[in-house]
Formats: sequence, structure tokens, C-alpha cells
Amino acid sequence: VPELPEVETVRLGLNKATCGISMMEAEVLLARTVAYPSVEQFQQGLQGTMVTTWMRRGKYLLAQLGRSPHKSHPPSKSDHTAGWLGVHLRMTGQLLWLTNAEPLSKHTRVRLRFEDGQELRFNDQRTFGQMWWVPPNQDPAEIISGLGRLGPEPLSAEFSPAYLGKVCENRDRPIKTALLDQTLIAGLGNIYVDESLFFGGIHPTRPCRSLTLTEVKSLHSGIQTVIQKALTEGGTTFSDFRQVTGTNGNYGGVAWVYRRGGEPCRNCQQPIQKMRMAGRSCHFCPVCQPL
DNA sequence: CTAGTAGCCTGCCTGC
DNA sequence: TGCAGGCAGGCTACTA
Repeated sequence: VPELPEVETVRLGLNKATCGISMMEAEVLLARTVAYPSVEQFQQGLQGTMVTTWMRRGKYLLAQLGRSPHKSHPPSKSDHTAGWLGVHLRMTGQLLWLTNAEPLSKHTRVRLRFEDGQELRFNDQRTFGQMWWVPPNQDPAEIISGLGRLGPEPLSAEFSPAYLGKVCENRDRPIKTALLDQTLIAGLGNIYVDESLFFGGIHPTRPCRSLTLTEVKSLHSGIQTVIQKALTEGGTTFSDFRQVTGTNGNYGGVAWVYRRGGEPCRNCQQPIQKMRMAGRSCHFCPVCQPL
């Protein structure tokens, strides 16, 4: 399940592989993967463009597009940008950069064909993943639902202990569901929330407003530690996602609590507990994360 | 405004 | 052996 560190790793790979190469054709094998505009407009909008740079916001990938010089469009001063390509991998989406022809997977949803037989292929088993083409001179945040409502990036200056404290003020909801709320913090998913709460020593069901200043600081530190560590390991800490080259990382890290229900805590040997919260699995150590 | 939940979807696993 | 049901979870839409 790609979360912020995995999406960032994909972004770095895409920046290395895909920039400055002309896109000849966009082929859509599953129509609902294209969230905006229509499939036809998506194909026409992408054809003849090239990626200037890939950016990331939360779990969204954004490719800034330029007009490919190869194409028959006459260059004009107002037309040197060609909009944006937005991608969200959701649960099972994978972006693969292919330099040689490869047989289609049964999960191939979109093929972006570049010059010299190169291809950016979007595979997605569970079909939750989405792509957007944002026309020139339009704000991606207004086209891509969710993007405009994201909270701060967890490693940004804006995400300070004071900000997290403010978020927790006057809220009764469990801290775990607040951390999953992308409008409060961008990029955390179920895995990194469970791990962050463990690192911070905070029980997942604790009401936000019950956290003391000390606990807020501890949780803030836990979030940044977990995300930073996963980033430096290329996002392969807990998940089996694949980088754009198809390699699946080094499995360098080990989860402390995620999917370890019943197993001994790596810190205190007590069994990790598993419960359900807001329709999601939730793992924690009852000793290291007391109520 | 906030917060909780159904639903989307496929593959894997368990149990009858 | 076959099949039903549970589970996995990011996000939106809906409800209270």
C-alpha cells in the first residue's frame, strides 16, 4: 500500500526516467481509471506532451507537462505549457517505466507510450487508482478532488508540534482517525499511522484533546521519525511495492506493530493487540502505548 | 461544523 | 472440490 514514502520513491524514479521524452500516445484500457476529463480528452490532452518534472503532494503525483517540440503544434508564447498529469496509486497502483516491449498484465489499466518504444505503464489490481489530465492554465487543486484539501506535509515546517497541538484541541475523535485524515496531515496511511503512534507511545483510541503537550511532542517526533526513516530506505520499509524500474526494494525495515497482532512487542515482549477502528485494522502495544 | 460508515474493487485465505 | 464470507484500505459520498 503506497503511502507518502513509497509515492516519493516513485516520484524520484519517474523524474530520473521520464522527463523530456515525447509522449506519442495515451492508451486507456480501463475507462474508470481516468477520473478527469473524458477518456478521449485525456488521450488528446496527453498526446504530444512531455514531462517537465514530477512533483508530489500527500499521496498524489503531479507531472508538469510541456509541449513536445517533435509534434506538429506550432510553438507559441502562450502554449509552452501543456497542463498536468495527476496520478493517485490508491491501494494497488503501480507505475512501471518500460524501455522494452513487455506483455500486458491482466491488471494493466493505462499505457503512456513514449518515443523509441518506451512506456509508462499503470498496473492496478484493484482498480481504485486514478489519473487526471489537468488542462493548461487550470489549477490542479481545483480539478483533482482531494488535492486542494490536503493538510501540511509531515516533514514540512508547517507541520510543527504547535500545529499538531492545534489539531488535537477541541477534538473528541480518536487520535488514530485524526492522523488518517488527509485534511489534517497529508500522506499518512494505516501502516505509518500505527507505527507513528507506537513510536510516540500513544494509544490509538485516545481522544485527541486528551493528549498532553508532552504527548503531542512525542507523537510529532514519532511521525517524523517513521516517515524520515521510510524515505531514506526508499519506501520499502513495510510494503512490497515496486519502484518504477520494477525492482522491489530491499525490505530493509521491520514493522514494530503493523500486522503483528499476537506477536511479542519488540520493545517489551507483551503481545501486540489488534482491533478495528473506523473500518480499519489497528495494531498497538498495550504496555508501550498505555491508555 | 464534526465524525462515523457504506461502498467501490480483486485476490487471498479460512471454514463449511 | 467448491463456494461463501472475511479481510486488506484510500478516498468519496452520505448520514446523523
